[in-house]
Amino acid sequence: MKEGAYRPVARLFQILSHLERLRVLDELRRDEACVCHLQAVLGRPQAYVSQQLRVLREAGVVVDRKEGQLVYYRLNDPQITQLLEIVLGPAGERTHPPDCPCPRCACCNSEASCE
Amino acid sequence: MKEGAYRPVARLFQILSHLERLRVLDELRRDEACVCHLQAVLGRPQAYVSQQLRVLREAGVVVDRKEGQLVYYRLNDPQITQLLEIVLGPAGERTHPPDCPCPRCACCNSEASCE
DNA sequence: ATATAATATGCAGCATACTGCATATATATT
DNA sequence: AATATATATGCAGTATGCTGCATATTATAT
Repeated sequence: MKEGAYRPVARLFQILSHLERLRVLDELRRDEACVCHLQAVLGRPQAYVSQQLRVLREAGVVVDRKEGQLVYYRLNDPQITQLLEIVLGPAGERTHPPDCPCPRCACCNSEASCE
Repeated sequence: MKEGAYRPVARLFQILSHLERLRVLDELRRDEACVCHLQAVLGRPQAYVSQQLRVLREAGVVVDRKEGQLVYYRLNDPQITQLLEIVLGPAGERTHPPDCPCPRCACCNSEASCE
Protein backbone atom coordinates (compact mmCIF):
# COMPACT_ATOMS: atom_id res chain seq x y z
CA MET A 1 0.00 0.00 0.00
CA LYS A 2 1.38 3.38 -0.97
CA GLU A 3 2.52 5.55 1.89
CA GLY A 4 0.66 8.74 1.01
CA ALA A 5 -2.70 7.01 0.68
CA TYR A 6 -3.57 7.58 4.33
CA ARG A 7 -3.30 11.34 4.34
CA PRO A 8 -6.44 12.19 2.34
CA VAL A 9 -8.36 9.53 4.22
CA ALA A 10 -7.31 10.96 7.57
CA ARG A 11 -8.35 14.37 6.32
CA LEU A 12 -11.75 13.08 5.25
CA PHE A 13 -12.38 11.46 8.62
CA GLN A 14 -11.38 14.68 10.29
CA ILE A 15 -14.00 16.54 8.28
CA LEU A 16 -16.56 13.98 9.43
CA SER A 17 -15.50 14.02 13.07
CA HIS A 18 -17.63 17.05 13.86
CA LEU A 19 -21.02 17.05 15.54
CA GLU A 20 -22.71 19.78 13.52
CA ARG A 21 -21.16 18.78 10.21
CA LEU A 22 -22.49 15.27 10.76
CA ARG A 23 -25.96 16.67 11.38
CA VAL A 24 -25.74 18.67 8.19
CA LEU A 25 -24.63 15.66 6.17
CA ASP A 26 -27.32 13.49 7.71
CA GLU A 27 -29.91 16.06 6.67
CA LEU A 28 -28.44 16.38 3.18
CA ARG A 29 -28.51 12.68 2.39
CA ARG A 30 -32.31 12.82 2.53
CA ASP A 31 -32.55 15.76 0.16
CA GLU A 32 -30.69 18.89 -0.85
CA ALA A 33 -31.30 21.85 1.45
CA CYS A 34 -30.76 25.60 1.50
CA VAL A 35 -28.61 27.32 4.08
CA CYS A 36 -31.54 28.81 5.96
CA HIS A 37 -33.06 25.35 6.34
CA LEU A 38 -29.85 23.95 7.79
CA GLN A 39 -29.64 26.98 10.01
CA ALA A 40 -33.09 26.15 11.42
CA VAL A 41 -32.21 22.47 11.79
CA LEU A 42 -29.04 23.16 13.76
CA GLY A 43 -30.42 26.12 15.67
CA ARG A 44 -27.12 27.89 15.18
CA PRO A 45 -26.20 31.38 13.93
CA GLN A 46 -26.08 31.69 10.16
CA ALA A 47 -22.39 32.57 10.10
CA TYR A 48 -21.58 29.39 12.00
CA VAL A 49 -23.52 27.22 9.58
CA SER A 50 -21.91 28.84 6.56
CA GLN A 51 -18.51 28.25 8.05
CA GLN A 52 -19.10 24.52 8.44
CA LEU A 53 -20.58 24.38 4.95
CA ARG A 54 -17.42 25.92 3.62
CA VAL A 55 -15.34 23.21 5.27
CA LEU A 56 -17.54 20.56 3.67
CA ARG A 57 -17.50 22.33 0.31
CA GLU A 58 -13.72 22.82 0.19
CA ALA A 59 -13.28 19.15 1.05
CA GLY A 60 -15.45 18.20 -1.92
CA VAL A 61 -17.98 16.49 0.32
CA VAL A 62 -20.84 18.76 -0.76
CA VAL A 63 -21.57 21.06 -3.69
CA ASP A 64 -23.73 24.15 -3.80
CA ARG A 65 -26.24 25.43 -6.33
CA LYS A 66 -27.68 28.95 -6.42
CA GLU A 67 -31.37 29.48 -7.05
CA GLY A 68 -32.44 33.08 -6.72
CA GLN A 69 -31.19 34.29 -3.42
CA LEU A 70 -31.06 30.85 -1.90
CA VAL A 71 -28.09 28.49 -2.02
CA TYR A 72 -28.84 24.79 -1.99
CA TYR A 73 -26.30 22.26 -0.81
CA ARG A 74 -26.23 18.56 -1.57
CA LEU A 75 -23.92 15.58 -1.12
CA ASN A 76 -21.30 15.21 -3.81
CA ASP A 77 -19.37 12.03 -3.04
CA PRO A 78 -21.10 8.62 -3.09
CA GLN A 79 -18.42 7.38 -0.66
CA ILE A 80 -19.80 9.75 1.94
CA THR A 81 -23.26 8.29 1.51
CA GLN A 82 -21.85 4.82 2.09
CA LEU A 83 -19.93 5.88 5.18
CA LEU A 84 -22.97 7.59 6.68
CA GLU A 85 -25.12 4.55 6.01
CA ILE A 86 -22.70 2.37 7.95
CA VAL A 87 -22.42 4.58 11.01
CA LEU A 88 -25.89 6.17 11.08
CA GLY A 89 -28.06 3.55 9.41
CA PRO A 90 -30.54 4.35 6.64
CA ALA A 91 -31.54 7.96 6.05
CA GLY A 92 -34.69 9.12 7.81
CA GLU A 93 -37.29 11.71 6.91
CA ARG A 94 -36.56 15.33 6.13
CA THR A 95 -36.54 17.49 9.25
CA HIS A 96 -39.18 20.26 9.48
CA PRO A 97 -38.06 22.75 12.11
CA PRO A 98 -40.99 24.90 13.33
CA ASP A 99 -39.18 28.16 12.60
CA CYS A 100 -37.72 27.36 9.20
CA PRO A 101 -38.41 30.12 6.66
CA CYS A 102 -37.35 28.21 3.55
CA PRO A 103 -39.83 27.52 0.71
CA ARG A 104 -39.82 23.77 1.22
CA CYS A 105 -40.86 24.13 4.83
CA ALA A 106 -43.40 26.92 4.20
CA CYS A 107 -46.36 24.59 3.59
CA CYS A 108 -46.37 23.03 7.03
CA ASN A 109 -45.26 26.02 9.02
CA SER A 110 -48.03 28.31 7.82
CA GLU A 111 -50.74 25.66 8.25
CA ALA A 112 -51.03 22.94 10.85
CA SER A 113 -49.20 20.20 8.95
CA CYS A 114 -48.27 19.28 5.38
CA GLU A 115 -47.98 15.51 5.22
CA MET B 1 -33.19 10.87 14.36
CA LYS B 2 -32.23 11.13 18.00
CA GLU B 3 -30.06 14.07 18.90
CA GLY B 4 -27.32 12.29 20.77
CA ALA B 5 -26.68 9.76 18.01
CA TYR B 6 -24.04 11.93 16.36
CA ARG B 7 -21.70 12.25 19.30
CA PRO B 8 -20.29 8.70 19.34
CA VAL B 9 -20.05 8.76 15.55
CA ALA B 10 -18.09 12.02 15.61
CA ARG B 11 -15.83 10.50 18.23
CA LEU B 12 -15.25 7.41 16.11
CA PHE B 13 -14.33 9.46 13.06
CA GLN B 14 -11.98 11.49 15.20
CA ILE B 15 -10.23 8.31 16.26
CA LEU B 16 -9.87 7.38 12.59
CA SER B 17 -8.69 10.81 11.47
CA HIS B 18 -5.11 10.09 12.40
CA LEU B 19 -2.33 9.10 10.01
CA GLU B 20 -0.53 6.57 12.18
CA ARG B 21 -3.70 5.08 13.65
CA LEU B 22 -4.97 4.51 10.12
CA ARG B 23 -1.73 2.72 9.24
CA VAL B 24 -2.09 0.54 12.30
CA LEU B 25 -5.70 -0.34 11.47
CA ASP B 26 -4.83 -1.03 7.84
CA GLU B 27 -2.14 -3.45 9.03
CA LEU B 28 -4.46 -5.08 11.53
CA ARG B 29 -7.24 -5.82 9.08
CA ARG B 30 -4.89 -8.24 7.32
CA ASP B 31 -3.99 -10.08 10.49
CA GLU B 32 -3.48 -9.53 14.19
CA ALA B 33 -0.07 -8.12 15.08
CA CYS B 34 2.10 -7.63 18.15
CA VAL B 35 3.22 -4.22 19.33
CA CYS B 36 6.80 -4.69 18.21
CA HIS B 37 5.62 -5.50 14.69
CA LEU B 38 3.54 -2.34 14.52
CA GLN B 39 6.50 -0.46 15.91
CA ALA B 40 8.61 -1.69 13.00
CA VAL B 41 5.88 -0.95 10.47
CA LEU B 42 5.46 2.64 11.62
CA GLY B 43 9.12 3.27 12.34
CA ARG B 44 8.13 5.12 15.48
CA PRO B 45 9.26 4.88 19.13
CA GLN B 46 7.58 2.13 21.13
CA ALA B 47 5.97 4.56 23.56
CA TYR B 48 4.35 6.43 20.71
CA VAL B 49 2.89 3.27 19.21
CA SER B 50 1.54 2.11 22.58
CA GLN B 51 -0.10 5.47 23.07
CA GLN B 52 -1.99 5.27 19.79
CA LEU B 53 -2.92 1.67 20.54
CA ARG B 54 -4.39 2.81 23.81
CA VAL B 55 -6.56 5.34 22.02
CA LEU B 56 -7.80 2.62 19.68
CA ARG B 57 -8.30 0.18 22.54
CA GLU B 58 -10.22 2.60 24.76
CA ALA B 59 -12.46 3.43 21.81
CA GLY B 60 -13.27 -0.25 21.41
CA VAL B 61 -11.83 -0.31 17.92
CA VAL B 62 -9.21 -2.93 18.74
CA VAL B 63 -8.71 -5.56 21.44
CA ASP B 64 -5.50 -7.00 22.81
CA ARG B 65 -4.44 -10.52 23.70
CA LYS B 66 -1.35 -11.44 25.69
CA GLU B 67 0.84 -14.33 24.60
CA GLY B 68 4.01 -14.71 26.68
CA GLN B 69 5.67 -11.35 26.72
CA LEU B 70 4.05 -10.22 23.51
CA VAL B 71 0.73 -8.43 23.20
CA TYR B 72 -1.24 -9.00 20.04
CA TYR B 73 -3.81 -6.50 18.80
CA ARG B 74 -6.63 -7.13 16.38
CA LEU B 75 -9.70 -5.34 15.03
CA ASN B 76 -12.76 -5.64 17.24
CA ASP B 77 -15.58 -3.89 15.40
CA PRO B 78 -16.84 -5.16 12.02
CA GLN B 79 -18.03 -1.61 11.28
CA ILE B 80 -14.41 -0.49 11.23
CA THR B 81 -13.58 -3.13 8.67
CA GLN B 82 -16.41 -1.87 6.47
CA LEU B 83 -15.32 1.75 6.79
CA LEU B 84 -11.72 0.92 5.95
CA GLU B 85 -12.80 -1.10 2.94
CA ILE B 86 -14.69 1.89 1.59
CA VAL B 87 -11.93 4.43 2.00
CA LEU B 88 -8.85 2.24 1.50
CA GLY B 89 -10.12 -0.53 -0.74
CA PRO B 90 -9.49 -4.22 -0.09
CA ALA B 91 -6.81 -5.22 2.44
CA GLY B 92 -3.37 -5.95 1.02
CA GLU B 93 -0.60 -8.30 2.13
CA ARG B 94 0.98 -8.29 5.55
CA THR B 95 3.91 -5.87 5.80
CA HIS B 96 7.36 -7.36 6.52
CA PRO B 97 9.63 -4.58 7.75
CA PRO B 98 13.32 -5.55 7.43
CA ASP B 99 14.05 -4.81 11.09
CA CYS B 100 11.02 -6.41 12.71
CA PRO B 101 12.00 -8.69 15.62
CA CYS B 102 8.64 -10.38 16.06
CA PRO B 103 8.23 -14.17 15.63
CA ARG B 104 6.00 -13.87 12.57
CA CYS B 105 8.60 -11.85 10.72
CA ALA B 106 11.57 -13.92 11.88
CA CYS B 107 11.46 -16.43 8.99
CA CYS B 108 12.10 -13.92 6.24
CA ASN B 109 14.40 -11.61 8.14
CA SER B 110 16.94 -14.26 9.14
CA GLU B 111 16.96 -15.85 5.68
CA ALA B 112 16.60 -14.23 2.26
CA SER B 113 12.81 -14.52 1.94
CA CYS B 114 9.96 -16.61 3.30
CA GLU B 115 7.21 -16.66 0.70
C1' DA C 1 16.78 -12.03 43.28
C1' DT C 2 18.65 -9.55 39.38
C1' DA C 3 18.74 -8.28 34.70
C1' DT C 4 16.61 -7.77 30.35
C1' DA C 5 12.96 -7.38 26.95
C1' DA C 6 8.19 -5.97 25.80
C1' DT C 7 4.66 -2.95 26.71
C1' DA C 8 2.08 0.78 29.18
C1' DT C 9 1.35 5.28 31.33
C1' DG C 10 1.98 10.35 32.85
C1' DC C 11 3.17 14.75 31.74
C1' DA C 12 4.36 19.15 29.27
C1' DG C 13 5.08 22.03 25.19
C1' DC C 14 3.26 22.81 20.82
C1' DA C 15 0.16 22.89 16.96
C1' DT C 16 -4.37 23.00 15.24
C1' DA C 17 -9.24 23.10 15.08
C1' DC C 18 -13.50 25.02 17.15
C1' DT C 19 -16.44 28.88 18.33
C1' DG C 20 -18.37 33.35 18.21
C1' DC C 21 -18.52 37.87 16.49
C1' DA C 22 -17.99 41.57 13.17
C1' DT C 23 -18.32 42.41 8.61
C1' DA C 24 -18.48 41.76 3.52
C1' DT C 25 -20.93 40.27 -0.68
C1' DA C 26 -24.76 39.30 -3.55
C1' DT C 27 -29.52 39.25 -4.83
C1' DA C 28 -34.18 40.81 -4.75
C1' DT C 29 -37.66 44.45 -3.65
C1' DT C 30 -39.58 49.08 -3.35
C1' DA D 1 -30.66 54.08 -5.50
C1' DA D 2 -31.83 52.45 -1.03
C1' DT D 3 -33.27 48.77 1.85
C1' DA D 4 -33.82 44.06 3.26
C1' DT D 5 -32.72 39.25 2.96
C1' DA D 6 -29.59 35.37 2.22
C1' DT D 7 -25.09 33.88 2.40
C1' DA D 8 -19.93 34.16 2.86
C1' DT D 9 -15.54 35.45 4.91
C1' DG D 10 -11.83 37.12 8.33
C1' DC D 11 -10.16 37.20 12.73
C1' DA D 12 -9.09 36.25 17.71
C1' DG D 13 -9.58 33.69 21.99
C1' DT D 14 -10.03 29.24 23.66
C1' DA D 15 -10.10 24.40 23.93
C1' DT D 16 -8.34 20.05 22.43
C1' DG D 17 -5.44 16.76 20.40
C1' DC D 18 -0.67 15.54 18.93
C1' DT D 19 4.11 14.55 19.90
C1' DG D 20 8.10 13.29 22.46
C1' DC D 21 10.31 12.03 26.59
C1' DA D 22 10.81 9.98 31.13
C1' DT D 23 9.29 6.38 33.71
C1' DA D 24 6.39 2.50 35.40
C1' DT D 25 4.78 -2.22 34.77
C1' DT D 26 4.88 -7.00 33.45
C1' DA D 27 7.04 -11.19 32.01
C1' DT D 28 11.07 -14.08 30.93
C1' DA D 29 15.68 -15.73 31.64
C1' DT D 30 19.94 -16.48 34.32
